[in-house]
Amino acid sequence: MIATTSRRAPRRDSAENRESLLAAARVVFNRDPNASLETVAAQAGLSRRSVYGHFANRDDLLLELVTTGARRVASALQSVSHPDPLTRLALIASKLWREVESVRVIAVVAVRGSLAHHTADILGAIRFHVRTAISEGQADGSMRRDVPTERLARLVEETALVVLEDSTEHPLSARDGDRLAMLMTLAIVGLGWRDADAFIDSKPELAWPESQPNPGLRH
Amino acid sequence: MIATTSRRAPRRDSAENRESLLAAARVVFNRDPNASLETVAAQAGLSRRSVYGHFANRDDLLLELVTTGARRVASALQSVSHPDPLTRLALIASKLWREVESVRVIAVVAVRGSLAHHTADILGAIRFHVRTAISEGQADGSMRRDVPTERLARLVEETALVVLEDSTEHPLSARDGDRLAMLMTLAIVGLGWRDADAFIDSKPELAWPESQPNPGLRH
DNA sequence: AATAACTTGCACAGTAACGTGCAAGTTATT
DNA sequence: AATAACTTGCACGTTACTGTGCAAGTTATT
Repeated sequence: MIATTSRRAPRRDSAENRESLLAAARVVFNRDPNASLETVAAQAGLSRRSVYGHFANRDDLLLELVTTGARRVASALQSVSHPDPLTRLALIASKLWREVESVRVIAVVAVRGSLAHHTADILGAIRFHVRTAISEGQADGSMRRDVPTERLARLVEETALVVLEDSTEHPLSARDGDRLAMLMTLAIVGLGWRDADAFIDSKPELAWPESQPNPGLRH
Repeated sequence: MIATTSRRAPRRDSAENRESLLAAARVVFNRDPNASLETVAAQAGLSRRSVYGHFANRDDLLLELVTTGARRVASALQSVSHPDPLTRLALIASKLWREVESVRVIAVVAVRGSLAHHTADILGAIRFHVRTAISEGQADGSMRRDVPTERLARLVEETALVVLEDSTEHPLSARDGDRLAMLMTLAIVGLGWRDADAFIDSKPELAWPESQPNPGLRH
């Protein structure tokens, strides 16, 4: 609780416990989005009762978790910029993967569940970003024109989630996941697979970071 | 209930009511998979109590619904056969769309929810069918080789669901949905969009039925 | 018309959560 | 060391369902 009219400052560990609860929720809800607060509290090493000392209710906790996560993703993706729409879209896909990878399940819930509306608000700018890229790509002929922009944009978004979901059940190295996210995005917007692979390999911006300092990678 | 040791035959309307309940469940659960039995019974024009006269419990009802649906789909898709793996895959996508279109939400639940294992059993043969087509396609060079067969197969399956989900929120004519399902499938397995469109248009098997008897179709 | 086969409404027990009030404890801060 | 700021355990009320027993209906079948 925030003490508004008292003489003494709030205890430091209160804020820490609050963070513990959020961290615990991130872990637990990422395993099972319907887990009870009992489970979350246990993971945080606290009692269920004390959850209510930090959050009004379950929804409030989830809301905060999703909000901060979505903001983090939004600001990360917002920074992507590149003159070529195809590259830009691939960069967005790649960065999305890297940001969300460790919170896949919650991300899916945030976008699909009852907070979808709220999440959509936060991600609104990104959505616009994606739509702009697709629209430009359709205009310059680098992306498919046989599906309307809006629908294509949604399919691109959903496909990103599919890669996330599949990789949850069938793990993938971060690097492979990153590439798969780009490949599937390019596939949906219309590139043939050879073109997509060549495209990614031709753009240094799309290369996996590790390989720069260490070019002689085995396997 | 089935009377095993009685003198008189079961009333005819019992079977009818059972069907009503299944039909109601199909409608209601397709709107909200978590709807209560109260809602289902109301839709069927019966009382909640009488549901238990036909089904042991909620799960039992859902199980029967999903089982018969999955069997229907399985037998429909099983009949698809074509020497060319790409055409075969497109045909499967198309037929899947047509079979599932009106039961999209339940289909998604059946595949993703707690009955996933059970559904997977029924659809096992289809899954194998899809994997075979993809494997052949990869071998003959018509499908992408940069993603392992198993993963590509799952992505194809998931993509089919994405089209179903998107069309639930943003309706599509049956014809457009059918084509979109094929296009997205072909995209995932590696075709560029122009190739995919040309491919579909070049194969009479993949044409929309209506246009055959009535070639002069406006708009 | 008799009656078995169904349906219904109601009451009740069960479940698995959520959210709260309170008294007693613990701990960081001053 | 005093004390406000937290945490805890427990009891309790609430919600929204599922599933059952039973007595009193209604209806298809014979």
